[in-house]
Amino acid sequence: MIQSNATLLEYISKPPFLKKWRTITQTRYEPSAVIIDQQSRSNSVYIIKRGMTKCFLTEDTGIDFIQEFFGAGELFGEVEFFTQSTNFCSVVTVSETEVFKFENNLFKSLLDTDRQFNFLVMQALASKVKYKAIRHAYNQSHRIDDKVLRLKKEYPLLFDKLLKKDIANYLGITIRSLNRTLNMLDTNYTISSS
Amino acid sequence: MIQSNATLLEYISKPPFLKKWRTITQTRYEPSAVIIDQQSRSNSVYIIKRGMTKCFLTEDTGIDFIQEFFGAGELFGEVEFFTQSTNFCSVVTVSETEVFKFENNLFKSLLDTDRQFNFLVMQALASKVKYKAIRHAYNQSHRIDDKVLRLKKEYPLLFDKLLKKDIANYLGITIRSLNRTLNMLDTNYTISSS
DNA sequence: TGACCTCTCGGACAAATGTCCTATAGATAT
DNA sequence: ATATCTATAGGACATTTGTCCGAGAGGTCA
Repeated sequence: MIQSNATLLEYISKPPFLKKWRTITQTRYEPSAVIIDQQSRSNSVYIIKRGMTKCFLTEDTGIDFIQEFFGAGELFGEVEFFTQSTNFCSVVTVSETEVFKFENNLFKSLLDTDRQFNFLVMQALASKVKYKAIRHAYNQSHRIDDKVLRLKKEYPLLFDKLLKKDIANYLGITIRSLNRTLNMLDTNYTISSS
Repeated sequence: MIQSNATLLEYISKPPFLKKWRTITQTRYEPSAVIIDQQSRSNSVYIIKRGMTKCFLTEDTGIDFIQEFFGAGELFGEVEFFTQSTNFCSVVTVSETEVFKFENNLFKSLLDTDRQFNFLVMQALASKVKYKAIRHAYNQSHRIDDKVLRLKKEYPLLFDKLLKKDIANYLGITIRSLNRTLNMLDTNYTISSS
């Protein structure tokens, strides 16, 4: 749900790295700011310093599907860098967010010269593949009740912080279905605990 | 649907690479052979030389969800290597398959010493992230008809080569729904073309 | 041959999910 | 104050999808 990467963030925040690469830009965004926009082209790779963003893909049907929410340490824009393609999803801030911004050439030279950074990026990519595989399998083989229930258990606070629309878009369902399920879960809980 | 990676396969098959690393094992598997098994631990990374495998994840519900079919050049087992975890999915041959097998330590030293190999692996990971993101978004926001129709258009031959069960597991639907949809598509086609 | 698999196919029904609509509350602008 | 916009909420209905069956075709083994 909220992906983060403490190891990567710590590494690039520490003196040896940060001192050596003074040219790394840090940028701050207000809530609802568009950092990268689907269909346009970015020429930078980002790592979140603090805050939260949502990463989503707009379908031809007009529906947004939220891939992940990104928290501290998450890397993004790297897929476009490696595949040398235009952005295939959008990244928009949910709360106020600060990022490290690596221009493509800088990112490339970091990968080539800093072996540990190189490995941390590989690990970040691998964990995304794993996370996505597990989530897709789960989503395809469980009903909405299961999905909502699991989300409520794992991130109880999230339902207060996010719009219903975002939660529905993350789960790949309609708001109507989300509401119906939430009602049902409440009813069941009341009955079984009374 | 069928993921492949010609660039990677070509690189590791060429003389400079293959001569230098004579210790790379090549193994051949019969159809339906289990190369890596969910829940157990593998200590190798693989690249497919020829043939086809399916990569799937078995859910707690007992349902298999097929992540991808792997063709020539596809890399697998690398996610477990980077995340240092047990296998999170199974890879089973569909047809007779031959693979290059890199023991973990060898793979690690290849990443460290061969810059081009290192970059090709990164690209392979990035393209998996991208592919998975697009597929999940599509699956969540389209109905079964759309999914089946697209699959038939993109891989018309596949319906003859694979079991119905595998196709259903790839699409995340039941065989019954798949059959119903295929019938409907046939009927529509006959009506509209007569 | 007969028993036993596995794969395929589709009817009948039930359950899950989406679509369409109306209503309310709060925020904002004119 | 009024209009307007957005988010929330849920009723009524239609559609989509899954579940549960039984049946047939072909393969294998004793």
